[in-house]
Amino acid sequence: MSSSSNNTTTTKCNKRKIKIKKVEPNNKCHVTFTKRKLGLFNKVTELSILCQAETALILSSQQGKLYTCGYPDPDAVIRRFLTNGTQVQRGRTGKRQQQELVETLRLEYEETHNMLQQEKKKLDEIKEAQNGCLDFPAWWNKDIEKMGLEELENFMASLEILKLNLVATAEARKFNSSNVFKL
Amino acid sequence: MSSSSNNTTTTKCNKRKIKIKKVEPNNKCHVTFTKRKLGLFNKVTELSILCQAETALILSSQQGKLYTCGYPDPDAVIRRFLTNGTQVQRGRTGKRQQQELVETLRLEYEETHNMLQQEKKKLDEIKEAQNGCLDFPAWWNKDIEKMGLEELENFMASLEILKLNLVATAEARKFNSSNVFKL
DNA sequence: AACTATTTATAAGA
DNA sequence: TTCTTATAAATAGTT
Repeated sequence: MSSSSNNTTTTKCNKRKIKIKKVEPNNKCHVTFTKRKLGLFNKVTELSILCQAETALILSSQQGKLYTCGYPDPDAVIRRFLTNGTQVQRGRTGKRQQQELVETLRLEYEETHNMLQQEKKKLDEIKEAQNGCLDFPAWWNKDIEKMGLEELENFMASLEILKLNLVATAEARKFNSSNVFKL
Repeated sequence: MSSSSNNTTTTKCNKRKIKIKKVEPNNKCHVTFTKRKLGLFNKVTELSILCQAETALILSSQQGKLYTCGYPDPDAVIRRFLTNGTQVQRGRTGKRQQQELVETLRLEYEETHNMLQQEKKKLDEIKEAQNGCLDFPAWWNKDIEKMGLEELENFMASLEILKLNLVATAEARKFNSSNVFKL
């Protein structure tokens, strides 16, 4: 391991080791790659066997590491591909497909962005509703419908206490005391 | 359409046409191949873009017809595979720019997606806090501190009405009526 | 690595 | 072939 200037600085001699994580931001991506690679390998092999097709799949990871699979013989398929490469039907490879792909990505991004805006809006609304306590939030109406009787009674008892506390708080404003009721 | 001896026999002149199906036993397999081929192409491309991996997939159908796909350049991956890890040659202009574009989009999308997840999480937390009405959400404590006296009194009046409504709701459970108080 | 809630793929039928 | 749909499989997020 050559300690580069990345983030793992072992440095000098007996300094404390301040290095635990390596590629954390990238880790998620790597996990995804691993999972999907396995999934793809399975699918490719399934197709071979189900349809008597010959297959070859080559993957190069972000780090440039090569993985391959295929059935029954990926090398044979690759050789055939190299031999009569002109007659090959290409899927999703040409510029046109790539453009479509880019467009898809773009749309996805846009959609996600819009959803993000909506979520933020909702969040703000809720926060606002909580601040403006005088306008009672509509939620309790619905929640009450769902409560059982016992639950309701408990809730009402809690409310009673809440009210008492409110009174106490109001009084405290005047007398600067702090008598607070608890369950 | 050359009427071969396969199974479509138009035959003579005015005989009834007794031919509808073509390659039924094999057809299913072919349909499967077609569907799965498309599915694989999509998955392969997805993996490429999601994980910045380079991919190449070659399929040879039962009939020996070749199909290939990959991103951004299957041939390059195959070349690398053949030379077992030497540097990939990729001098084509334009592709590089497009790759950068895709990369930018991908990063943006990812970032936005992450933010979206965070917002959703926050929202869920708040909603959850609202559902658990029996555990009084901590927010009102703080909000009460900020209220003016008059505000507090209004709030308490509101609470009184809320309580009445709760009672009414509870009663309604027993008598199926719906008397609800309003401000 | 294991779990699960969701999303996605796909086989069968129209 | 394309569309639909019920079911099966993949997988993202989480633990």
